Amino acid sequence: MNENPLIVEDLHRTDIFKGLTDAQWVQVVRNGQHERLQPKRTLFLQGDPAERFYMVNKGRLKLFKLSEVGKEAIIRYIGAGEMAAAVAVLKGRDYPVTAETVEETEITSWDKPTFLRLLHDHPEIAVNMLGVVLERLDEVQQRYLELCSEGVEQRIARTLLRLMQRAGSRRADGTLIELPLSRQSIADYSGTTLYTVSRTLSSWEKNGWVQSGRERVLITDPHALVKFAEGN
Amino acid sequence: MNENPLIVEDLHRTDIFKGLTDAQWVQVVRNGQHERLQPKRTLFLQGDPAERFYMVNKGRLKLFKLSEVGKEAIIRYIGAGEMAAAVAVLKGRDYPVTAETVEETEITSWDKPTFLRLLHDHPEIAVNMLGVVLERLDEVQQRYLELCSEGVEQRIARTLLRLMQRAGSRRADGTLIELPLSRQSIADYSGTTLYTVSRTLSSWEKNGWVQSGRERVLITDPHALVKFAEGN
DNA sequence: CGCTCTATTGATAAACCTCAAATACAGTGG
DNA sequence: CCACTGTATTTGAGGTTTATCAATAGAGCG
Repeated sequence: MNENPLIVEDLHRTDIFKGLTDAQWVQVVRNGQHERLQPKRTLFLQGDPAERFYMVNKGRLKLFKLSEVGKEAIIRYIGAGEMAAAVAVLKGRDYPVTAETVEETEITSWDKPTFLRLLHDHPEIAVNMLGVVLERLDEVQQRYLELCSEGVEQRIARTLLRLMQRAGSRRADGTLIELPLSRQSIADYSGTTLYTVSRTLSSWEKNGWVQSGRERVLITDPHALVKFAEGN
Repeated sequence: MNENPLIVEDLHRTDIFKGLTDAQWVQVVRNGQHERLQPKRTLFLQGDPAERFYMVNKGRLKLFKLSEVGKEAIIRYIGAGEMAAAVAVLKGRDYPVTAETVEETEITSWDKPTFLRLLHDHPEIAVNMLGVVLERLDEVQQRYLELCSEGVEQRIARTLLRLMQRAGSRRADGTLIELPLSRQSIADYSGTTLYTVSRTLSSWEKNGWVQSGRERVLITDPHALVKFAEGN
């Protein structure tokens, strides 16, 4: 599986490894380990010692944190070309989040010493990673502000718009979020409960803004949602 | 002011520039611009185009975001050796936060092309910055979780403990947070209102956990606060 | 067709915010 | 040293938002 040329090609377009020559790139991939995972598989668990650095090749991971009392906060969904577990590997910590596949997912991973060596041999990787991490920081800070200052329904609107942007596919009747997306997941992403999400979606369905079903959301009027998210 | 050896020495101990030789370091500092700012001075404003990359040499900056409706969310306080505006400079964006001094503060700053050149000439800076940013990301994610899953009083306790760790100085009667710290600021850091903070501090004062006054908090029983923060 | 997981909806309660008014505190200038 | 002024803080009352609990309905799967 290591020699699969399709994988190499896909990965080469990622932000993290851009700037490497083809030869360097092949070398990097040879050092990694490739795996295909079924949906709902846990990749690593918050609190476990960090063993590997991960990159998604295909599919999608859910990164979330669990509180003491069992409440889940979804940090982000990551897709092809995105990385996970950087802080753990680089700062020698336990994994600060849990990673779980939401669909069939192909990943590449490197063990700690290997990845550190790659980073040392190819300093541009660090610069690339810095850019990615800075953007993530910015996004989390933005969501932190929203959580502080906005009402629940507004946050749910923003959640749907974010997921639409990251995992939406255009249809005749709107944009479908291509993830198995329960009310509970939307709640965990928005900082609320599944009940409130359910009520809100019901109401929006009456307005003709969305159409939703079991683990499925179709956004039929994104413009209305945007207007709502930006304060009615 | 550029040649002030004290400044050079202070900066040399920072995470960001560690690993540079003395000669390289002097070169880096020569490229920067040094300033001393009075309290409550705005350094840059959320939404402004990014002009410079900043590092605190002495004193402290408050980084916060403002919502549409004027609510303030404090992202962090940064002190000596810490940086600000990285995402803006590296990703060519507007400043995503506002930075304001909370006391008399000395800063060093570099304009965009200069800093990018430094980064190119000294790849270890990128690795160092990556480590710093990853830790910040981790912290914001943790606070995001807390905001989702914990009650207000618990979050206020965590806020005081964080500020104590970052800006506390030991006294005979406890640990004083050495910042002009209003109820409003504590609220902006905890994601609540000044009224709730006031009531909470009053109650803790009765318990003998803290002593507080105008823009001033002294923590007399940190252990009790920790126990409370971790769920009563 | 029955089992399990997800979603809906109503009723209730709790947590927390908002508003208002009073009080305390730190400077400042006489 | 004291009155004065502008903030910061305290505290109460009341209201809103949103969580919680309970019960029912629907969807997908074997």
